[in-house]
Amino acid sequence: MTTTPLHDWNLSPKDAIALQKRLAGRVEREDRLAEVRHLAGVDIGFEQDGEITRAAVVVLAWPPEIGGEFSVVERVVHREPTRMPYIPGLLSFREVPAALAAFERLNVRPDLVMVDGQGIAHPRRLGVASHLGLWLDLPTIGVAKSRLCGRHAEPGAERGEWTALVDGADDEVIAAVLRSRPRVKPIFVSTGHRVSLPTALEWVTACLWRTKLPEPTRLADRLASRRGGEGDQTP
DNA sequence: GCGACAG
DNA sequence: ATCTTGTCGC
Repeated sequence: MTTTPLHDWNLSPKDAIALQKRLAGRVEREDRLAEVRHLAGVDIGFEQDGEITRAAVVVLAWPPEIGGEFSVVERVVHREPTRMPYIPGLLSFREVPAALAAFERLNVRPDLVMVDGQGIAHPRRLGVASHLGLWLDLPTIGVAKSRLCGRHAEPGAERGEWTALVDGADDEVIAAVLRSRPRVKPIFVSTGHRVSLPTALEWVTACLWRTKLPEPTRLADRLASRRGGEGDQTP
């Protein structure tokens, strides 16, 4: 029998694009969440001039402690040789394999995942957050620091204010351009998989502390770039 | 043909 | 993404 693979990391750009178009149809944009007890953040960093890909996953307990501090339940870092260069629109083929390897080493299966990158706010509606969510069959939210496609008005100056990111001739709403911090460049929040945009916005704003990025993504970012936190967890 | 372009 | 010093602010 024939099974459409969720990914084949050795596809030519042309075939990768065709695969994205097919997979986009499987993405669920409505809520289908279980009770959330564990929130995860994922990000990918690089070492040695990009030769090594470093995937980081941080799992946090929900809800946070009184005062807003999140307790870290688990941290995983997975390193492997980089398999392909960065090509706008094909980011998932570069980053998802490493992210999946990191998830395999997780002891806790998170209920919701925030990914550094776009969800459906992508030319073919299959950004890295959607692709990863589809593969893991977990609810995911895309949290990007900049725009890949679409048009939008500048959101208001107050924290929490947002405008719609629209794309296509039909002005399809594909993300929320959110002012996560006053005076700071807004972030792009979009549906990854199994989460609606309103719900995605609620979760992201609930995880904002005094920073531009929500805690899950911020901590994964630091771990992937080996700034704060610790280093590798390899025995 | 000319820009735009997640990380 | 990554390379990097000082600097402004809580």
